[in-house]
Amino acid sequence: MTSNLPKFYDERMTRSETLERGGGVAIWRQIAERLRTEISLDVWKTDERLPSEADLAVRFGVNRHTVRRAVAALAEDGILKANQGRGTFVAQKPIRYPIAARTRFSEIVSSQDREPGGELIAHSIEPADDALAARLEVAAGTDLIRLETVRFADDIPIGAGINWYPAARFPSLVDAFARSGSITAALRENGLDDYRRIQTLVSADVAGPQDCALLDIATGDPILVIESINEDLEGRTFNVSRSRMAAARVQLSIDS
Amino acid sequence: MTSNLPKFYDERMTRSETLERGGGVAIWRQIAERLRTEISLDVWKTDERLPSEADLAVRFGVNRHTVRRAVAALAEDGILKANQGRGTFVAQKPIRYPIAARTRFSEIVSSQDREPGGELIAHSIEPADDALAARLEVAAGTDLIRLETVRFADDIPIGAGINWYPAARFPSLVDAFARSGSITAALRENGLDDYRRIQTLVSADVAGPQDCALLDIATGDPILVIESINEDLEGRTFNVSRSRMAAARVQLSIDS
DNA sequence: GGTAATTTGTTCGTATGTATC
DNA sequence: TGATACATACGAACAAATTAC
Repeated sequence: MTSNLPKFYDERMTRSETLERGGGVAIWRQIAERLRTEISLDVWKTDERLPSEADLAVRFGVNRHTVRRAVAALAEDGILKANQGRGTFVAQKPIRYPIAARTRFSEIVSSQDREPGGELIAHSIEPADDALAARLEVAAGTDLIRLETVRFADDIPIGAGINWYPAARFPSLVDAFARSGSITAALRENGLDDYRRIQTLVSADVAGPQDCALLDIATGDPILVIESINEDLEGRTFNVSRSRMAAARVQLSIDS
Repeated sequence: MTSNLPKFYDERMTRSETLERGGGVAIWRQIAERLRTEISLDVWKTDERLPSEADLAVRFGVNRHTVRRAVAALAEDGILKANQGRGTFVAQKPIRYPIAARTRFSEIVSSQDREPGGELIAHSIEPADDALAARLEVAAGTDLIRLETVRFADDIPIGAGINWYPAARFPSLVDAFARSGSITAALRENGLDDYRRIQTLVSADVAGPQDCALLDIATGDPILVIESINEDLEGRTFNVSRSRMAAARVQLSIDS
């Protein structure tokens, strides 16, 4: 196989194709992850044809059945599109997601010529526990709106999140979000025209069953875990949120 | 079993403890990842005792052996420490890693009372390809120093990275880094006293064999992939780096 | 100090899933 | 397709260390 990678990426990708057995991750899944990463790094570009299963089997040093299972998993995720007779092709590039004081999901997605969307998964009123109360600067036990959402770009789920807001301040928030699918719009309906993200914590995880169901990905896929705190222009914290984003579909960027 | 989780996390954590079978990721690994995430989110604090293996087995609906396998994996990573008769304790928390204009590995680690270190893995001179040349604002083909490093906190590997620098500008960079183990110190020896990180890209991946070897983690563990661009005080870009950090050992934070 | 309860550590056996050939 | 080797997961029982009373 001749590599058509830019050297920049080539080095790290081709260094070693060894796969680990007995590490708790099936071989077919390791191969799927490797291909997924290469696709998200543009090693295989959109609409480019992947090598044949036989070639991939040689590359990874495994049985062809094992490669077939990996490819099937990625095809099921919509990452690969199988066109009968022509081959297997790559689907979609990740969204660039800038983290800044003014981070708005809808605006970010729109600016990249994709259609933003949001779906209400669940909502409830719950009393603030100590951790949440401290972050939101309210008394423990204060009623909070708990809003669980999934956000989309072109109907592809990007991230699932839980948002907490002081209930007293945003009486019609849930309704407004359910109608508009936009947090920004829902907050505006509740009298909050502008706000700032003051802190963001980022970690990584691998997908569990809940992530799979909400984000339409597979168990073991990498996930970006993002916790953010937002405050209004008077400096009062009004929101804490935690979201889990499919790493293959977003690329965080931080300018400083 | 009465839960001793703060409610904040309890809700989200206990909503569905269902683990997926046959998805290519062993159940013990799924449990290990879930515990790892909880620990990094401070659900379990340093030196706090985890619920007994029997209780965790009930919580996850699995056999105690399966929990033991998960705990063993985390213990091997130095995250948990199990004592016969006493219980299992949280040994090491992730480093909080603020992303800002002035981000220095050594300073971040030192400020958290851990000992920073760096090891030179490989180095070479290579011509800039188009992607690198554009980022570094040099002509394609310009000689670059390619510096591969692993960085430590208390001798625990935190991240492995590749750094590119214009070769002409930093004649003794490799030498200086090999001696000091600090990029900041090596740059200072080459006449660059101060610099700013202007952009950071963040994604997630799962560990491959190379990550396992360099970072002493297991295949399938979550990885934070971080690409950063640094410029000097005159606004000239002088460095591009890509590093892969063990997600269990760092928690990125961005203030805006 | 003595004893019971708790908790991790170990060893059987059995059934199922994964990967190769 | 079937045979084989190995990893995964469960169940029961018991040993060893620690803690609580």
